[in-house]
Order: sequence, then C-alpha cells, then structure tokens
Amino acid sequence: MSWTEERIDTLKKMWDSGLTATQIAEELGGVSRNAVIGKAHRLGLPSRPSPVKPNEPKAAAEPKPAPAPRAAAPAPAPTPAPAPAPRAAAPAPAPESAGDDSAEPAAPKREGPVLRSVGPGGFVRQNPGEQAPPISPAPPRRLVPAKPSDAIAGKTSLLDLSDKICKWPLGHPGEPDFHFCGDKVNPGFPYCVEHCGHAYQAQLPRRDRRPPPPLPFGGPRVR
DNA sequence: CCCTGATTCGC
DNA sequence: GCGAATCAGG
Repeated sequence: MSWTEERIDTLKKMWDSGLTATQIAEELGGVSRNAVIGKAHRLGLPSRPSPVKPNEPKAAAEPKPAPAPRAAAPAPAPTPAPAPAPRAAAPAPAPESAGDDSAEPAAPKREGPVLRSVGPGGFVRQNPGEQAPPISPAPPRRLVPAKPSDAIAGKTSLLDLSDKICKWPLGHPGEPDFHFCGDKVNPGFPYCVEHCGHAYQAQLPRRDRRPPPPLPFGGPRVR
C-alpha cells in the first residue's frame, strides 16, 4: 500500500482524534502500526503522550553504546553537530486535582479518543470545579448517540473533521454508516457541548451510575 | 507478558 | 520515503 493523499489525510485525522497507531493501521489496512507511526513522524504530526520518556541527553559522553547488531555502517560522523534540538517541550502544567480521584468512565481496553492530561490541541484537563458552563454531570442523561437522522447522507466523514467540529464518533470505523457528530465544538474541547458531557464526566457515586457510559466509536468493536 | 509511541537505519 | 527492527516506559 502506498500513502495516497487520502490515506495520509485519514491518518492525520485519526492521529489527531486520539486513536492509537494500531487502530489507525487497522483502519487503513495494509500497513503496520510502525508504518503509521513512522509516517506520522515524517509528516511532522504532533507527538502524543508516549509511554517512553525521551532519553535526556546526558553529558557528551556516549549517546549510543552502538552494539548495533543491524547497523552495518560505522558512521564516523565527521560533522560536529552537538545540537540537542529539544523537541516539543512538555506543555503540561499539571493542573493537579484534589487528589482523591480522576474521574473517568474507564475506557474498555482500547478504542476511543481517551481523555488525557494534555491533548493534541494542547488543552489540559480541568478539575470538576474549574469548569462549570457546559458540562453537567447531572444524571438526566438518557440519550445515547446523537440522532443519525441524516445518516449516510450529509454525514460528517473522517475527512470532514476539523478543530471546529465535534469529533465524537458514531458507529464503528469501517462501517458504512460510521461518521462523526459534526456539531460545533465546545471551545477548547474536541467535542460539542453535548458530547463533552459524555466524554468528561465527574466521578459519580457508584450507585448513581448504573448505565455503562457511552463510549467513543460505539464501544468495543463487535467482530 | 501485554500495550504504547519513538527511533534507527537498511532498503 | 518507507517501515521492520528495536528500544523503552507503563
């Protein structure tokens, strides 16, 4: 498979909406997650919360022991270019919450733009008290997905996503009627006000949250 | 172990 | 440019 513009666009959108490289690779098909990650980097897409900490460059000692079992080239590196080039500095001021929890509907295992401390847009998580306007943790929620009234018609496709519209997915990727909410976003969030209410919920007493929380991409894929 | 993304480097 | 191999943290 080659990286056509469309596939690249899809990659960008999915990367941006928080899907994992594995998921993106699955969706695109014909590529491995390594390919996706490699491509994402070559495209200059923003780094995402990596489990791996960028090894801090120590003194000019030895950056690489260079056992290099697969490296045939000795690479003399005649050019003295000690520019460490600090990558994107961590923009996370760490809001620091009350300490007694981090509300989260608990994502299944995979799937779904998970709420992280800091997202692609640079937004940082807020504490329940800091943000009151749109998100209401109140129980009067019974609605499931938005209405797919205009289902396949004027649906918001992956390629229609932007920073301005709600990225809340409806259905499963790959299915014919899969699309995104598409409403105007709640400023500062990737979703519209309504879906922010789904995505960001305050921790409720267990007794009060019987119904399983709605999950992005319709929850675990049924295969 | 599993998962994740980052990086390297032969092609 | 591509992506498997490898690395490394959770």
